[in-house]
Amino acid sequence: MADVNFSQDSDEGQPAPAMAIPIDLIELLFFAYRDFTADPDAALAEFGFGRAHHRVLHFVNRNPGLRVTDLLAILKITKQSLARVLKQLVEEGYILQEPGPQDRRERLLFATAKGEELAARLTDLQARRIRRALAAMPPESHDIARQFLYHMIDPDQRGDVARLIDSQIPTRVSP
Amino acid sequence: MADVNFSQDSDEGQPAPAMAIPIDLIELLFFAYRDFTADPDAALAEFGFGRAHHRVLHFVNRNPGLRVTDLLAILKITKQSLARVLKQLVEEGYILQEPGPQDRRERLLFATAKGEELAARLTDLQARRIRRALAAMPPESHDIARQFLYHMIDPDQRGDVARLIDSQIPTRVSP
DNA sequence: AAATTTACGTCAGCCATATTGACTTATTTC
DNA sequence: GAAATAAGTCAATATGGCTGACGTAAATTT
Repeated sequence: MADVNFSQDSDEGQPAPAMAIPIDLIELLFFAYRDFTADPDAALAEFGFGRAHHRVLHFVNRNPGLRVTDLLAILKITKQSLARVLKQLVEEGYILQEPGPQDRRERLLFATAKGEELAARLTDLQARRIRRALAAMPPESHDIARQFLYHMIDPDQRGDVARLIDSQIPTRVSP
Repeated sequence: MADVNFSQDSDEGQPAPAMAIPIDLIELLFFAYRDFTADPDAALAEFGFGRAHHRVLHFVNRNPGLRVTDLLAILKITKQSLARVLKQLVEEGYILQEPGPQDRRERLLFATAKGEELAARLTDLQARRIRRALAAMPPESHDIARQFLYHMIDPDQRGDVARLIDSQIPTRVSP
């Protein structure tokens, strides 16, 4: 990765442009996400897992050594909600926990080989869909799509997300 | 609307391009959608409604006279799941049902003034976010973002979605 | 005219994912 | 030693999905 290159990171304080209501994008975002999640959902069902498991496994796999706190900040769910799903992934051998070497209160999370394999399979499903979409469009589209989605994120969250996607370990998400 | 102009509608049968795994877009889609839904979710909580109510109200408001069957095809949920939220929206005066003039088995759905008002408020929240994102980008971005999201949709669903977004009433979604 | 199909609604029960609030343990920091 | 932090846990609850079965009215087909 490392070429994330998000331009124009501050778009606050600009006068609201006179622009028609982008109903098309509102609705397309719904439909795109509906179908984007459908493929992995179907695959996960074979394992008795759901979308919540996918999200946890994905981010742990992408960011080995992630802490529980970081995961909570990424997913924006409560500790109790995460607990059940994470416990299942650990019990079934998809994720490993080990105490932090500096701070032994921490339980760093790692995907096992089995976890990596499942994560790769799910990522592949979503990657195929994205590649197919980009293949039907001009070459600069990847970059514009990336910028658009990036700017859809809450301004105060963008830094964390950019750092996460740039994905050097260890990943710490600011509190 | 009416200028939807989705180019290159068939992207099947092309050789899979040798493209790196677009992890950035996979993750950005998650974060963008996470924050995109957060604003309306917060507003809906005041009314005791959830995301499911939002979706129903949105599409009924945008497509007056929508049938229950159409809504099921759009949302891809079961009749029983829809029933609960729809019933609440009707009981609390956000949506009206009336029998179809041609086919009296149908119960056509309409947003009431109260429903229109809430839908407009929620749409505004999402529109603001999208406008802010587009404002930080080159002018052709709207079109590219639209095309990207459109091509993320299942190929066999795109026709229905294009028709829906073009939004002439009455809207019939193919079975 | 009868049979079938369609549109819609509903009952009952279940599951997954999320919530709040309270409390515990281990460890680090002040 | 006290306070803060990281993580885990118990209990109760809400929401939004699901399956399966069944009923009713109206339209369509035979």
